[in-house]
Amino acid sequence: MPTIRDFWLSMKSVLRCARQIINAELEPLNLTSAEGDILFHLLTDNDGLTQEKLTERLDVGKAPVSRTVDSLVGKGYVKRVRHPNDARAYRITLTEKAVDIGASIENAYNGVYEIVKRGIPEAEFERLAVLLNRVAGNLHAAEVKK
Amino acid sequence: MPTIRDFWLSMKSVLRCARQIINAELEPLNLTSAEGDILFHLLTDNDGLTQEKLTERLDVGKAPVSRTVDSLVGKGYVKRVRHPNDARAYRITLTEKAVDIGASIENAYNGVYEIVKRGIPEAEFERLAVLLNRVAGNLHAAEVKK
DNA sequence: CAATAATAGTTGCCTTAGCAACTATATTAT
DNA sequence: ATAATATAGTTGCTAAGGCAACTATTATTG
Repeated sequence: MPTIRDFWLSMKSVLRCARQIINAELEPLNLTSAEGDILFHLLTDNDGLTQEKLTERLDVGKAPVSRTVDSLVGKGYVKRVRHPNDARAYRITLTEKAVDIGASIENAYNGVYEIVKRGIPEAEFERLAVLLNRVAGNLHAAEVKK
Repeated sequence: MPTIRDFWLSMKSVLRCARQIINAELEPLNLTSAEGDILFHLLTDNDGLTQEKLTERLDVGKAPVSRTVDSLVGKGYVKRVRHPNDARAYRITLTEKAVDIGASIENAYNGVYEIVKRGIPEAEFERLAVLLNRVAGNLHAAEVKK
């Protein structure tokens, strides 16, 4: 029977290691993992996401999204354009420079995913994802109720 | 089939929510979650752990452990005593004050664990823990090899 | 035994992220 | 239409953790 300590250890370890691997892969591109996360999302959804949408999909608050987008703009990977139908919002879109390195970024993330799944049968992994989602839901419900 | 994005979302969400719940429970005791993590470990292993051991068990670097222990010493929850057999190391032990609130701390962590497992049959949860451990191992191996 | 290497901690600097307070625009209700 | 409220973002402050460089003790090895 797993203890809570073991459970946390695994959880923390997974996220930390994954981030370190991503950081190492992106370093030559002068990108951090937080920046990579955003680019990775924009690469599939590249008709332009608002920062609001990014906070949803990345499960990160709007403050860090704002700052990371700042940094990406500074590095020339992303453009902030006012949303045509809502003057409060921006549309964040990739620049040429970002599209050019798109494949490297996707490789980095997909590579980590391969490592994660290594040696785990498809069906088992699917089960894992479902259970994790359940756990996330449990905690979210508890937090809100509180 | 789960995408890497969904998988990360769940993972991040679990850790974030859990930490927020712990923070909320510990706030009345004037403790942060990082401090709580250490106290929780000392409560079961309370013949005194070195900071080195704490870094292992918490999966956190020695720098943050050093600073968090500092802070716990400052708040009077923990004592740093030189290790009798090794003048480099400390033994970190709980004070009376910490023992007094021990039950509250354990309740906080066990409560979160209850929430995590809610609605998941024992055997399933055990499976989840095993798989997570496997994933952690995969990533760790990949990181070291690199 | 002296020199080198390993271990335990500390400190400075940086990244990531949360919260709260703020601005500016949109929406809703009276 | 005006007032109240909600939404999109920004900024300041703080918590948490990583990395690298440092000190001070062991351990190892020639």
